[in-house]
Amino acid sequence: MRSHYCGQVTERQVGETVTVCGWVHRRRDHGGVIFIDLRDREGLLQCVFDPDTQDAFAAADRLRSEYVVQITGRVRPRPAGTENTQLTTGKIEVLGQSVTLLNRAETPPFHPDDETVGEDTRLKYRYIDLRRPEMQKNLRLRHDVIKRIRDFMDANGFIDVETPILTKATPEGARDYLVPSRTHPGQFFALPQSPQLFKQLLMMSGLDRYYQIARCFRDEDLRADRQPEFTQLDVETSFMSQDQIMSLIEGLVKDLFQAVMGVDLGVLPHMTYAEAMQRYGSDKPDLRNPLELIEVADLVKDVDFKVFATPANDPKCRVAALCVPGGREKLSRGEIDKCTEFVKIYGARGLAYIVVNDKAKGRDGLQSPIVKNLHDRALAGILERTGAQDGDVIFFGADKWKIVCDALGALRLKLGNDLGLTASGWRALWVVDWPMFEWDEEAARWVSLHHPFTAPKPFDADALRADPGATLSQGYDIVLNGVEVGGGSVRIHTAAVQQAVFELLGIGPEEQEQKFGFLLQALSYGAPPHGGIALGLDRLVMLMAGRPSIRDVIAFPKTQTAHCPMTDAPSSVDPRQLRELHVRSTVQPKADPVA
RNA sequence: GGAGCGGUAGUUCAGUUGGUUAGAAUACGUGCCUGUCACGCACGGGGUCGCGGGUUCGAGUCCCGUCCGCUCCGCCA
Repeated sequence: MRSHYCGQVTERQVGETVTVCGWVHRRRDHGGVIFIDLRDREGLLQCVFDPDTQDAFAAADRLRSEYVVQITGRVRPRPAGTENTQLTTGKIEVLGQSVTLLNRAETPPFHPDDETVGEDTRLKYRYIDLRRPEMQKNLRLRHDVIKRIRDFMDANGFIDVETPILTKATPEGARDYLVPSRTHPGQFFALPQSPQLFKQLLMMSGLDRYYQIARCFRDEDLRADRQPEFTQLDVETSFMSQDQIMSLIEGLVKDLFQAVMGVDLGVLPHMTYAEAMQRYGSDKPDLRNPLELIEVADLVKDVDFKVFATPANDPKCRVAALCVPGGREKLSRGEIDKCTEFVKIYGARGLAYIVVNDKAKGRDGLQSPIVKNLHDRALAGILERTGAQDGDVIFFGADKWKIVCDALGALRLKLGNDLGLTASGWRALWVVDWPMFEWDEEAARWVSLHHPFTAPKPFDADALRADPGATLSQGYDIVLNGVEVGGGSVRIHTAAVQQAVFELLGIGPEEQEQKFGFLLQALSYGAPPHGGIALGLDRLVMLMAGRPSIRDVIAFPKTQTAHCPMTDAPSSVDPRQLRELHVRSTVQPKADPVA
C-alpha cells in the first residue's frame, strides 16, 4: 500500500506523484487550504489540500489528529518564503489529490510531541507514547546496538544458543519469579535470573563460544535502572584467560560506541576493587568526577575527639575526607546542612566539615565545629594530604568502613553534579581483583561478592579455605560513567573448588546435591577452563540514549511496584486455573480497580 | 520493610491564614481569519480535587488511614 515513508519524500521527487501512509500529526486550516502534517516512523510530511480538488479537500476536512490515512499527491516545492526546517522535509510539500481514511482515532490522551506527560499516563497509553520521536529513536538505537553485537559476536566465532526460561529455582541470589507446575503438584519452575549455569554447561559441551541476548528475571524492588525483567548480552568462552575475555569484550564495547555513537572510548584502565573503594567509595566509580576520598585515619588516631579517634583505631572502620574545591562559595550553610541530611540516607550519623578560609593563618583560618577537637598536627596533616586551598570545604566521614564508603561515595557524586564539577563525555574502566566473599554480620556467614561460580585467585581449594576473607576472585566489572554495565568472571571448572566455595557459603553437601548436583556432576566429566560476562543491554542503551531510566529504552516496562498500567498485569486469575496448578491463595485477591 | 516528593479538567499545572459558583494553559467542539507550521481571534462543552474517615458552621486546603506514580535506602549471588 505504501510507496514512500513521509520523511523520505525529497526534493528530487518534485513533480512526481507519491502515496504516503501515516498518522495525522497536526492539522491546520489557513489560506483557504487545509494543511495535514502526516507522521510515520521516518518523519513528518506536510500535505496541502486545495478547495479546487473538491473530493480530496472534503476528505481532508474530516481528518483529525491521529487519524490513520493514505494520501496520494504531487510533490512540489514550497512557495518561496514558506520553507520550514522543522519538518523532516521542509522544502517540499505534497499537493493532496486523494485521501483514504484507513482508520479514525479518538482524541488521544496526549499528543505525540508532548514532552511533558507524566510517567503513569505514558505507561497506560504506551502505544501512543511509543509514537513519540524520542521513543522511536531509542528503540531504533536499541536495535542498532543489538544488530552490531550480533555481527561482532558472529565475526568472532560465537554462536547464539537459547537457554530455558522455565528452569530451576536457585537458593542464593535474587528472589525468583516462580511458575507453578501443573504436572508436578506442589513444584515450581523459576524464571532465570541469568542463564549462568546453562552457559557454563554449554562450555562443558564444547560449544566454546556462546552468546545470547538473554531475558533475565529478578523479583526484587525496582529502580530507575532496574526492571523485574531485563535483557543482558550473555557471553561465555572456554580456554580464555581473564585478560583475553576482558580484551574481547572491551573490543565489543569500543566497537559499539564507535559505530553507533561515533565515540572513541580509548583504552579502558584496570582498577582494583580496593583502589576503587579507597579513592571513590564505590565499586563502580564515575571517573568523570574529579573528587576523591582521602584517607585520614592515621592522622586522627590520637586526637581527643571520639567521633574520629574511635573509628580511626578500628580496622573495620574508616575515616576519610572529601575536599570540595571552591566549596565555600558554592555551598551555603544551608546546603552544607543538606549534605549532612543526605549522608544520613547511607547510615552516616553526621558529616563533619572544615571550611578553609585562610590556610596561612593556621587554626584561625579554619571555620568548623570540629577544629577545636583536633590538634595542630592532625589539622596540618589533613590540609596537606587533601591539598586543600583557601576557599575549599573538606567533608569527613568517620564510621564503619562500608558506611563511610557509601556516604562519601554518594556525596562525591552529588556534589560533582550539583556543583558542575563532573565532566561530560565518556569514561569507562574495568574493576578487577574483587574479594571472593564478604562477611555478612547479620547472617554470620560469608556471601559471594560476585556469584558462587566465580573462580578464586589462586585457583586452589585449600588456599581458599585457609583465608576466605583475603582471597580475591577472577571477577571483573565493566563500568561506564559510574554505571555498572557488565560483570563477569573466570568460572570454577573443578568440582573440588566448587564444593569448597559452596561449603564456605554454608551450602552443605546435601543441599549442594539437591540444588547443584547437575553442575557438580558435569564438572566431573571434563569441564574446560571457562569464563564469560554479562552486559546489561538496557543500561548500555540507556547511557547511549542519554536517558536517566532504562524504562525509556524498553518498549513495555513496568512501574516501581512491578505493575503494568496498560495491561493491568499482574492480575487475579480464575480459581479454576489455580486449582489446576495446585495453588491455593492465602490472600483475598485485590478488587480490580473500576475502569 | 523504610525515607522523600507528588496525585486538582483529556494533558501539564496554579489554587494564599480553611470561606461565595475551583482557575490557567493546552487539547477538544463550533464559527471566523485564510500559506499555516507552537498560526491567530471569538464562543462553547469539559472536574467523584486519588480513595475512605475525622476536625469544623464550612475542607482542594488541616488531621488520621489507605491506594497509586516517581527518586532513593534496604534488597538486587
